[in-house]
This record gives sequence, C-alpha cells and structure tokens, in this order.
Amino acid sequence: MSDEIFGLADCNNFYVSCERVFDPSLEERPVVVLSNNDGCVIARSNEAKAMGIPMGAPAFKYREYFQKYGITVFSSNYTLYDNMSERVMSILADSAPFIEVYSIDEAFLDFSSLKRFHMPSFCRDIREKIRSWTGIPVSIGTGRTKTLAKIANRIAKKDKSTGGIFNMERYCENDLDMILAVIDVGDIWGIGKKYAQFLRKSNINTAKDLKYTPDEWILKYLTVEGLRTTTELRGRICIPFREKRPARKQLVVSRSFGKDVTDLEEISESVSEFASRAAEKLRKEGLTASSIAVFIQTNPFRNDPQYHNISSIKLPAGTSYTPEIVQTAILLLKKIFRSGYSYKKSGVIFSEIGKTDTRQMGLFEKNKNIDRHQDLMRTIDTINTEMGKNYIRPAITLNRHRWEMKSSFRSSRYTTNWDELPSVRICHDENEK
DNA sequence: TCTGGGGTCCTAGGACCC
DNA sequence: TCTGGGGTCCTAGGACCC
Repeated sequence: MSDEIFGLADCNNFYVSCERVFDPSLEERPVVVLSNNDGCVIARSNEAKAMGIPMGAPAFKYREYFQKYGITVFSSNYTLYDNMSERVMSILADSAPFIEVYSIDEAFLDFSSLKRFHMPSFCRDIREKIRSWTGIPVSIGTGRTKTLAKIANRIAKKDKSTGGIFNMERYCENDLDMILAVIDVGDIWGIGKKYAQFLRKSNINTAKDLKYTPDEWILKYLTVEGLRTTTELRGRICIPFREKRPARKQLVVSRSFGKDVTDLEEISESVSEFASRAAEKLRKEGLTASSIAVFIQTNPFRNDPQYHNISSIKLPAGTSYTPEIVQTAILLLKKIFRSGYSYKKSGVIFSEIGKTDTRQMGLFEKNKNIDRHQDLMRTIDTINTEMGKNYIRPAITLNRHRWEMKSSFRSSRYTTNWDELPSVRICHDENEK
C-alpha cells in the first residue's frame, strides 16, 4: 500500500457558481448554464438538479419548464469561466507542494508529504480560502490513488454532513469496502455508460464488486484502462501525477451553426474562421501542425438527407501561418462539399503537432520566407492582443452570417473586459438623506 | 425553429514488407 | 496439388473524460 495521498479539489457546479459570484441573488435558486449555441444544459445548480433537469438536456425542450419554475438560464461565458478558473488554480498551487490541473474546474493535489491527521483541517483551510477569495465553493476528496480521491470527492460533494471534505485514506480496508459497496459502478472515474451497463449485466453493481473482480476478466472485457481503474480501487497507483502537461497531439476548432447553412460560400467563411482561430492557438502555444483536416456535417437530429465527410492533407512541413492554413482548409472543404444539403456544423482538426523551434524545414522552403511569415504573424497577434480579438483577420472571415452561434443569455465578461465590469451600486443609508 | 466542444487512449483489421 | 508467418504501420471506430 502506498504512502502517497492524492487530493482532488473540484469546484461545485462550476459554471453556475461563476455566475452566482456576480449575482448573489441567485444563491439557493435554480440556475442552469447552456452549451455553445444555447444547445443543451451543461451545468446545473443543486436546486436545478433536484428539479429533475438532466445533464445534457436539450434547451428547447425545457424552455417552458425554465419559465414556469423561474429557473435562471445563462449562455456559456467561457471568457469569464477561464478567468475564474485561473484564480482558483493559483490558490490551489499555493496550497499544495504540487498540483496537476485536470480540467477547468478540477485539480489533483499531492498531499503525500502531509501528516495524515493534519489532512482534514488542511483541506478545510484550502476550501475556505478559495470560497472567501473567489466566491467559488469547492469540494475536496483525498485517497491513496486518483481513482479513490475521485470517489472521496464525490462523497464530499453529495453528503452534506462532510462539510465538503472527505478523507478516504483514513479508513482501514474493511471500512473502505463498506464505503465502496454503496458507490454505483457507473459513478467510478473511468467507467462510462457502456461499461456500466455491461458490468451490471454481469452482476457487478458497485465499486466494491469491481474491486474484487479478477484481473483476467477485466482485461478481457474492459481492456487495460479498465484494469488500471480496478487496480486503483484496490489502492495501488496506476495513474500517477503528471509532472508536465503532455504535449498536445491534436487541436480542434469546430462549432454548430446558429442556423442551417446550404451554400459553399457561407461554409467557407466558417471554415476560414475556425482555421484562423486554430492557427492562432497553435502560435500561442509555440506549435505547428503538419496535418490539417476539415469536416462538415448535416444535422443528425433532423430527418433531412444526411451527409458528413472529412478530408485531410499532410503538409510538407509544419506550419502555423494563417494564410497557408486558411487556403489549405478551403481547398479541403471544396473537396468534400456537396450542394443540396443543409449543413449544421463544420470544423478544422490539426494533428502531427510539433514545436515551432524544432520544426523541420520543407524541402523547397526558403529560410527567409519562414522568418517573414513568423514576423508577420507575431505582429498580427500582438495587435490583436492589444486592440481586441479579430482586429486584424483574414478578409474571408469578415462576413458573419447565419452560421454565427447563438448566445442569447450570456452574462458580462465581468473580470476581463473593461466595458463589462460589474456596475457598482452604492446604497445610501436612509439617515444620510 | 431549437440537441456542445475539445480532448485522450485502445483495439481490430487491413496493407505492406520480408 | 501445393499457397507461410511474423512484424510494423496506419486508420477507423469505440470507449472514456470534462
């Protein structure tokens, strides 16, 4: 058994909590946040969960329900959420010897150097600090492996009596089994819908059941990933801390359109826009890509004729040069575009990604050209950073039409945009008048 | 009228080579 | 009449995560 202790700090209903920070009147009231394009529900307050709104619920089916029961609805506001996330993560980084940011609202923490009996009060301090400095409520779970810390976190979140902290490494094997016996197999990190269904059919219903299932069986039906999860349930580490963020392998920018799009020109605009965004991202991370793919698809929820296709090309050398990328993307699009369909979504996928400084030169490339291109992109990126996104961009993306996504209920970018700072309401005392 | 977006890993099967 | 076997690489598809 390892001496290591993994912590998992997870923000409660993160997007909803971000919105509440800037509108405290929403506390204890049902709130939901919608996905891009106001498509479906991706975050729910506890009150909204209690009212039976499922994760991923299509917004249009619940519109009346939202109104009838006074549920507050927000479009997603990633500018705000990213910024709030950074604040939470920096507090966590100061609180533990090592943190691994796992997603926008979660981080694993290395608590191995801490004395076991200090854990509860230590976690409580972190939780309170984050709450009072950022306004975001977090739950913290700890355990001997990441998988156990995930379960502990779940308990901390679900069971009010824990006060948002649950330290699983404090329990002996027997007690641990009793805890695992009430965890549904589908609630284990790494066991998704399909596997959960399959496991239940095989009469493996709880985390404890899975823990005591033989390796060979797991390996046969759940592959090595499933075996890793099971081994972690037994308290042996299979998923260690990631010291460094692993190098990116692909980069995708895609969106559903606000309205269906039928003609090539409009789709070209969207593809150019996404290609240009993706190129920007590459440069920001000091990367280049040498494989580019473009895909388009119709709306699978409709009864219309369906079509989806993808086309990709390998470039002679890695690039992050917007004009080249946009041009290539349009070429690819033209290869797969068929008229007569109503398109709902397009996207650009970069792969074979490498670092700009170790990039291999194409056989017929001239050094001078590359330098000129890099200078130009650097200049444009700098201008866009200072003057605002999209100040300079490819002409083809200038028209913004039907494909623009919907975002009808977006809150302000309170923390990152001068024009959208929260308005300060000064309340005068009656006596002062 | 209206159903998100961005990632990773693993496996099976085909192509190809010797 | 007889028609190998093993290795590698690539891709598509399926599973998972948030």
